[in-house]
Amino acid sequence: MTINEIAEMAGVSRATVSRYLNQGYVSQEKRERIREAIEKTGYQPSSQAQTLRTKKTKLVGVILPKISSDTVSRMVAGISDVLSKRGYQLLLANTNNDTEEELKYLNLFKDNQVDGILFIATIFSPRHKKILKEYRVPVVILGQRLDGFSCVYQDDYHAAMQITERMLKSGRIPAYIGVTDRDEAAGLNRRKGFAAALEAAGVPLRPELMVEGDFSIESGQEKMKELLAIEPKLDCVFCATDNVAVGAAAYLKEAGKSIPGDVQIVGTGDTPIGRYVTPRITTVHFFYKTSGMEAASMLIEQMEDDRAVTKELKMGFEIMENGSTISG
Amino acid sequence: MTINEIAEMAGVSRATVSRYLNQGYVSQEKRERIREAIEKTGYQPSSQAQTLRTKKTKLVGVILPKISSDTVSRMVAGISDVLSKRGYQLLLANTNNDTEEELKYLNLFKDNQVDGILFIATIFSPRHKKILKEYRVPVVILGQRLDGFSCVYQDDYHAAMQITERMLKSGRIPAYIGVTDRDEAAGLNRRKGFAAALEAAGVPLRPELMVEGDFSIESGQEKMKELLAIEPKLDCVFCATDNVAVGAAAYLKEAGKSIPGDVQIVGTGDTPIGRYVTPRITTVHFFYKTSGMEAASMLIEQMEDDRAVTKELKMGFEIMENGSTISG
DNA sequence: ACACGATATGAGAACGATATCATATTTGAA
DNA sequence: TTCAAATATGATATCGTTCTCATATCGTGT
Repeated sequence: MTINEIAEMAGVSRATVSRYLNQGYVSQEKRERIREAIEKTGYQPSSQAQTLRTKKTKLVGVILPKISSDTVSRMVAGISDVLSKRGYQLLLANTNNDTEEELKYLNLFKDNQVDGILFIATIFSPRHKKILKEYRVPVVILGQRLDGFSCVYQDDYHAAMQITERMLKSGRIPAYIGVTDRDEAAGLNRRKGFAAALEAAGVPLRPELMVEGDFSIESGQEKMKELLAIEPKLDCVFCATDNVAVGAAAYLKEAGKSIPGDVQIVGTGDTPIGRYVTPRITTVHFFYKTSGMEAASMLIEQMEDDRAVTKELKMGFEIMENGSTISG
Repeated sequence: MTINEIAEMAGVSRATVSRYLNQGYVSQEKRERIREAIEKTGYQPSSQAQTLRTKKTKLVGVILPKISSDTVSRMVAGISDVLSKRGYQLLLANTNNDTEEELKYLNLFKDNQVDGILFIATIFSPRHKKILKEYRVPVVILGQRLDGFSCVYQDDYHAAMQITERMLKSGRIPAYIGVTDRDEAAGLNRRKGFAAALEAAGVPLRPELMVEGDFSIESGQEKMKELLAIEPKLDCVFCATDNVAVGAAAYLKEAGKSIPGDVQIVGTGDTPIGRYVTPRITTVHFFYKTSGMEAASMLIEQMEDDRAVTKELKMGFEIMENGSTISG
């Protein structure tokens, strides 16, 4: 089915059918005949031909590090809801946390192909920045802040600070299991928030009790073991993610420590896995799905209004203790 | 940048550039000049124009019920790996478990737009079947079996049967928390497997101890409460998913029961959340990511070879007890 | 020397839509 | 009544590719 066949069936020119489809002037009479023809045939315009002419693909590229992660998939759920409501479709690029893959997709989407990009980022290299600078379609970065770009991110610094403060109410010897500082959001900012809370509380920061792992449960177990070997008397641990916290808790139990009696554990992210270990992990709830929705809305604004200016959106959070909100 | 500009820079016709890009006859000399021009300009062919001409979009539509689910996102990770390796891109449609949304996307993708569909299905209505029958592009169904269609699914029946057998080694009064039979895989087949194991073991099946919930943790808690009210002496429970099992376990603990001392709990799916509750849930490991990869490969075969015949692939499983494999 | 297949090239049509332009016809305000 | 604006329509060009076809050159076996 093409627009030509519809035009013929309805006895009008193809230009009129096009006008019908794009709210131009069409008389009641022809409008009705066209409607009928389309209904009968189930005609759908070829999006490729439309794109070729209009340069609008109605496609949004979503580049992400790992789809099978609770955090990321919640963001994508939010993104998907907003995009589909606004008539956009979602082109998914799963990079498996591989920089080369990220750059590959960033390049692939560069010229044509998509009207805009949502980039769920972890670590920015100079090459990322270079490509992003040259971009012709709007980009919104999700999960990290980057100067000069529209972005939506979590308030990692204050979240880490507040939950650490809370932990220090009864903790005396704090430890820290984090991730690389190259991940500004989850690494650097959380670490700084942790350090700020210690300073404010007048608790000495012992660098040997701050270790770096990755985002996995296994990493939490392993690093907890290291920490406990260094300082058997530590009595509270901040973990950069809930996964890590679950791993750390698992090791402590194994080592015969009671939680939170002997050692307090706090996490970040409020992921489902943290919600059903016993005792329940004290954590920070981030609004991942909402941030996905916000980022998508922001992108749509930029795609549809070329005067739209870049924006930064820092999302709030909630401290969760034993399953309920303590503070915002 | 268009093919015309490249042609001009290289001093050849646009047909020659096209041949260069599609491995036709081009002399060494011109080949070199074209390569240079492309390199200098960073030219990338417009995929829309290509599609318009060739009718190949190199796009695969993936329709799924809920991206923020461990099971589904693992399948998508597998799908994504295979597709991107073979030069396809992934158009994601998240239906939020809404039949109308499923049908909407099934219709949207019908005519043009994608070269093939991967449909991660839960419940088939007659309308689904009607649309699928009329499909012109290849479809592979993931997670369910459907007569006459290519599909990849788990061996839910035997998985449920074997894990139930295991549970009955020490269990005497079994209960069952499942999901609707309209979900053939997770509902009907697991229920039948459970029933078959009871029959084989000569344990009477008490219909009042078989209840139906949904896939959530909350549902597990609630249904466990109901069951315990009906039969306080029940000593083992089969749960159709790990989420449900975690919920059931949480309620039992609350009710002062010890696991597995007083009541054994088994789940299905080996999801991360089941791996870190204490005691660890006995469950069935399904190869979700692998099944996504298999489904994607199957679809590619069907898209690229029109003589390809429909196939069914039933995936194996492993029983996991305390974190290690017991049987296959 | 000839013929034939392989190699090499470009002109022009086609894919299915929208945009531009020219041209009627109908309104409605002065 | 008149004339400009609003409404209505179709012919034709165009988007950036690939495909078909016509044509030319080259190598090689007879």
